[in-house]
Amino acid sequence: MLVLCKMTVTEPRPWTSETVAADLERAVHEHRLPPGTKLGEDELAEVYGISRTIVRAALLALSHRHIVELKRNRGAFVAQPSIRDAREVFEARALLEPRTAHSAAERMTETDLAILRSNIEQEHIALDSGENGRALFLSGQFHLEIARIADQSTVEGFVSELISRSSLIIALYWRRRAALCETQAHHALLDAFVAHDGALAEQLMKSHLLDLVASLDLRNVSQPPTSLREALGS
Amino acid sequence: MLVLCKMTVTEPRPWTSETVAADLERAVHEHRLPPGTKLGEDELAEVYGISRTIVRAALLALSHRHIVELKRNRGAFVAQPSIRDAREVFEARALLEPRTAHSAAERMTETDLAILRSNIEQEHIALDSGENGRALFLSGQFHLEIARIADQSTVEGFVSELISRSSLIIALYWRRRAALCETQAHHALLDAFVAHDGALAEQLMKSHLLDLVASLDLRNVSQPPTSLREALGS
DNA sequence: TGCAACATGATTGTATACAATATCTGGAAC
DNA sequence: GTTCCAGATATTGTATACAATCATGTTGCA
Repeated sequence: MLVLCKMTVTEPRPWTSETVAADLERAVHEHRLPPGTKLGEDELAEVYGISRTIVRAALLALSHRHIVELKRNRGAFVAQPSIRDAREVFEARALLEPRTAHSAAERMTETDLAILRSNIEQEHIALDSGENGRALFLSGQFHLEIARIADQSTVEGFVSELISRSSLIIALYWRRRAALCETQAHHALLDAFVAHDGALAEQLMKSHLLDLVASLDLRNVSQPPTSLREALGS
Repeated sequence: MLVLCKMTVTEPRPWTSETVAADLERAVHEHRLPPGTKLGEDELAEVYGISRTIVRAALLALSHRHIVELKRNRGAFVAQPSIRDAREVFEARALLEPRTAHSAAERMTETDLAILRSNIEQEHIALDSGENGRALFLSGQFHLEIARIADQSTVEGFVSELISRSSLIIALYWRRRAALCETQAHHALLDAFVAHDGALAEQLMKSHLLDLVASLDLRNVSQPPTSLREALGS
């Protein structure tokens, strides 16, 4: 049985259900764990060097965020959002994020702007070096950072879940195989933030989300789930 | 040790973490379990006739919905939303529910209308017989039903959590001790639904939520938590 | 009497053992 | 060759045992 994946597991650090869940969620977000991947409890327990108890708690948490799907007596699998799910997720984002961007623009500080700039820069670097998974993750972090700056932790939690689910949706339904050309949209948003122009930021975010949905192919049926072995095997 | 509470536990039915969580959430929603109540694992395990394993899974699920707060090595407590939390929850509802009501009005069928009418009627009955907790629960169900009718399960999940948290907020910060005079608002919404008037429903929902916030006293400090025993005993 | 240190008890955190269920393999019958 | 069934194997579901941590109450000392 091969090593699962190149997670951030290095030395035996004190894993908790929260850190394990965060680690798995990041792996999903970066497309290192594709939709449909079986997440065996024993396998994960061995990878992290802990007992199944913690693993189960982590998987339970991820299932509540619709990142993994638990099938009774069958196990945990990385979720495979349906086309309907995909539409719902982006409709929910359209309800939350534009107004969040509006608030964020008004509350934006220099520190916040520096964080966003750094994020965009790192995303560029990742794209240039072909680390598409990392670029996608950073793109999500950009949106999440905006929710954080808006200083509404409740909405931030929802947006966080929606962003992770979006990553799964992109894995399944992304049409353009080329580079993620979202960086322009993020640049435009950044300009609006610099100007503290809430209305503009709101409008830009709305357009940005519409563009994202437009770049998906929500007519096809999903591709068959890849097996853990062939996806990660070397 | 006396019988814990008059929950829906009658015969030894096969409790799962989901049903236990739902049972507890309902008890919280109906104010049978006030904010701050300690939810001991052994105690709950004995009440439901199961082991702590299931109880822990249920408490974990509820903590993800911010219904209970887990304090490490201290135990689980019914959450006590801060004033800031209260504002955030209703701001999030203001983002989601008006548009949801709009969609619901357009999709509303006769069956849906019947369900909503029945809900209002039952709420009246509960109020008349002094079952305030049950009335509050039904009031929340009215809002949840609207999200369901809008046919957006993702948003419905968010709204469901927000409604439960609202119940906690009401328990802590409700100003008017008299009857919950929300039934007028619900009646008005129903009329808009009958007319399939999405714009009106959206506006009514917005006002309704504003009224709710206005009926809260978000300056006070919270009341001291009551014990599990005295709250539910007999 | 007041306070602090300590011992005791209770509760949660984690691991593991066992039971229940599903999946897989192999063979026999058609 | 295909299909169906049965045993074997693997994985998840649940309970329980033990360890770690916290709350409590007592005792000793100032």
